[in-house]
Amino acid sequence: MNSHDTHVGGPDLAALAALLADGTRADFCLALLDGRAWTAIELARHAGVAASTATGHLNLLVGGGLLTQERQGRHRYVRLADPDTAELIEKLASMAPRRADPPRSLPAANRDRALARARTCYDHLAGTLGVAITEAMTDRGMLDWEQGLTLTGDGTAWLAELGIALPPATRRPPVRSCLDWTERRPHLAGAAGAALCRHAFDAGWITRIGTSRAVALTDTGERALTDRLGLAVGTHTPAG
Amino acid sequence: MNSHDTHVGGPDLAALAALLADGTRADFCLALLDGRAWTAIELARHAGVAASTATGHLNLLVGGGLLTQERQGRHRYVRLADPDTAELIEKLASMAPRRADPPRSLPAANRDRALARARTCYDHLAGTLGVAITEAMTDRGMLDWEQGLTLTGDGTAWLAELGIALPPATRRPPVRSCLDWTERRPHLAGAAGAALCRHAFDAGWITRIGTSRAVALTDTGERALTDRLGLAVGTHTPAG
DNA sequence: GCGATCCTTCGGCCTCCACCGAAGTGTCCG
DNA sequence: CGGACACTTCGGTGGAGGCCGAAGGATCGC
Repeated sequence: MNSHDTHVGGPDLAALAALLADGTRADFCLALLDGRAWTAIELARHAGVAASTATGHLNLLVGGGLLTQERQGRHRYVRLADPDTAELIEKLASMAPRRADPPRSLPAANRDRALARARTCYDHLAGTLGVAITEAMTDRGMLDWEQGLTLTGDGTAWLAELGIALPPATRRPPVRSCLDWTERRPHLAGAAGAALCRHAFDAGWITRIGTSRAVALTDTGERALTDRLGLAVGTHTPAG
Repeated sequence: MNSHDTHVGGPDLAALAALLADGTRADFCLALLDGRAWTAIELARHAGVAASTATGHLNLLVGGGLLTQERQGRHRYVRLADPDTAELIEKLASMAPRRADPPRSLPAANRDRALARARTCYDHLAGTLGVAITEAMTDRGMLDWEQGLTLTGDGTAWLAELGIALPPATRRPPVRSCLDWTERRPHLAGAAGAALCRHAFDAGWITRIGTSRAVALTDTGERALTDRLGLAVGTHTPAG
């Protein structure tokens, strides 16, 4: 026996980490980081495992509180349990080593380029677009990074103009910085980031590309961002 | 084969999580969360494993970038690699399930009570004391939680009075909230939290209890906190 | 009702890895 | 120089857990 039981009542860090220490479960969580609900079979195919294997993993993840599920007919929908969980996975992803070298196919490369350009990160925007919006907001004095990330009066006003009212001080911070693992630069997350992303979908600024977590900036969106943020977005001619 | 290699170049979340998915390695990291350097044998005894086992674990943790080491004669000192790593472990600890029921010994209970009262959490103060200081600072308008945690002008001035100058905006936020896993309430972390903790040691407000991460509030410290924060600290008569 | 589809349970296989003790190296101290 | 101590390497053991396919529900659409 080793003396793990000396620390009874303390956090069982290993149990939580073990949930994410398997390649397949980690794949599931990274996929779910797009904030949407997936069915068991979608995840299984995505990770390349048998359905029975996926069932086992989902039971563990749901049991461990990382995912929540919802049954609809013969489908089992799962999603990340809450923003806190998404934050944990983001943090792990930002600190984790990269995978081995990329001897990749052309379609895969295209898919990845779309993903790097603009995508959802749980409930907010990431990728080049997410970073660009964040930096434009900073340049216009809507965000302040001096004393931790804060939303200025101008920022609150700008959001209000869009019809976005922030919820009153909950446990969740209104603005939070999230490290982008393709750009390696922070972008806007938290309640305000989520609200802004929701608005971007609702107003038709962005749309999903197929069923992936990648999003495309529409012409409407491009115009809106130019008008409202002075953002010159080169999304149609990727500079990479 | 499963298709983990479809995501070449993406973060290898599982590899990082696997480092923390073992009970012994998790024990090591939680112990190192006191911010100090431990020798291999101290950690081995703490976790109740053989020295050879500890060597293997430390190789993995150092190799994975979670710990840094320093050789001094026949000793191998290890510590957490950086504040980012400490933050990751804190986050995991705050979300992890508690261990099974506590059928504990009296000395262990005393040790835990001292730990709950006041301790270091990597480089800042936690426990009842850490939370109390944070709340007193909030009450006096030095901290603002409205738009994420920020240090107000009053807060900056108060720190300056103590001779604490914050480093100019680095990547590390000056103030950050850290969730306490005994109190379940946030306390002050980040650069300011670290500086305040350092000052508390230097000025003799607190001292280490033996070799643990628990600290005791000195009479000097109690007076200083009463004078400067209006804090009525009941540390000598624990109310629990 | 009848297939098709989604999911689950079960049994068996197989790999991975945490553990220890024994033996060896390097360092400190008397 | 010799003993004590900190650490490392190595081989062997045992348990945990990830994987699959086959078989059995449950649900949908026709």
